[in-house]
Amino acid sequence: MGTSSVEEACGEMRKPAPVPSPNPKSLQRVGSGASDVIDPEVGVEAESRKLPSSHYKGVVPQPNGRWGAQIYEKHQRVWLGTFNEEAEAARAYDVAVQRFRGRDAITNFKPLNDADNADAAELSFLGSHSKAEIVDMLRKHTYGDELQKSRLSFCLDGKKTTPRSAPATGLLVGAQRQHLFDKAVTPSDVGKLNRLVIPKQHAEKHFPLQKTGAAAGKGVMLNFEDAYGKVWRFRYSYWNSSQSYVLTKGWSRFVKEKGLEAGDVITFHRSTDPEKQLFIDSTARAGRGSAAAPTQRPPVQVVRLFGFNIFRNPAAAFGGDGVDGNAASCETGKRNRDHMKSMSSQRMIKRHCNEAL
DNA sequence: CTCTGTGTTGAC
DNA sequence: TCAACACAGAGG
Repeated sequence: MGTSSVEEACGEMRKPAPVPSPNPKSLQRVGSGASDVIDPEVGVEAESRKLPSSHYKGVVPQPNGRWGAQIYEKHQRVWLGTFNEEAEAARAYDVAVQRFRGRDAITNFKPLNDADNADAAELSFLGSHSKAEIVDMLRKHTYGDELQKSRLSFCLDGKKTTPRSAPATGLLVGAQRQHLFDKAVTPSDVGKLNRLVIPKQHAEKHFPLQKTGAAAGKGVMLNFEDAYGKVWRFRYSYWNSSQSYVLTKGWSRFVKEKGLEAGDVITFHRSTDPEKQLFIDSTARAGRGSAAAPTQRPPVQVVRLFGFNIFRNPAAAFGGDGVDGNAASCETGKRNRDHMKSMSSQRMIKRHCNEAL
């Protein structure tokens, strides 16, 4: 167990992501109607009705404390949905803006970089879906799941056709994940104990932790990336009192943000590349219509590639004009609630999948 | 009833 | 293009 995978896995996390600051832009208080001031000191809506403005681009406050995301195109607003977390809305905007305006678009967080395997895969994913489809996924909070599914497809396909054919240029095959194990959370896992018990069998197999030594009692901090690319940091340790392996610090936040309930399933993965990055995803228990933890069908076996391969994917794929054809369902002018389903998935990939084959 | 997200305005 | 604000009306 030496050189535990744990150590390696948490040695560093790529995707430090959050680089919010960029748009200080000073919280301006302009706009129509109402005109008054908020105390810049406290920056709070001093119990009055002034909504707190967001520091993120494309994010607007909602009366109930939630956050809306929107992007403009052709003089019209395209609503990207509402979110509990401000940063979540900001990420939705980032996804949209990169799909709508290409990779040079200004984002709230770290933009997708095709030099990064995972990002390249996501860029390809974006490029293979219409704007309307991406918007739909964002609004329904299924973007992360769809992206994950596309990666899974790629992963399986990759195995079939032998994993070679890539290392050469150092691209490709970075998004492959190895499934470690699942756990259906118990009431106590999502309760006030603020901890997730990792079944000993899995803990010792995948997250070996030396019970003796410095890091013994305090455990270690592990970084996990969720389907949306958000990095979660948890303390992982062994509780002698209950002789259990647990994720403690950071866990309650995950439970809250994902809206986890007893019965929901947590899935752990690890990338197969040398980085051995860890991933964590949640799946709502069947029969639950949570918005926070979108459902993801377990019985997905059909390995259907979207019709594109994930290799290098230079810009050009999408970037403003040319592509799209989403018009139909994206206008915000009228009641566009019913439809949004008849999106002819025009795949226009093709052109950027060769070179490696 | 709650609350999304559209209508609309004015600043940039 | 963009966010601020008001509030129709969609959805539970």
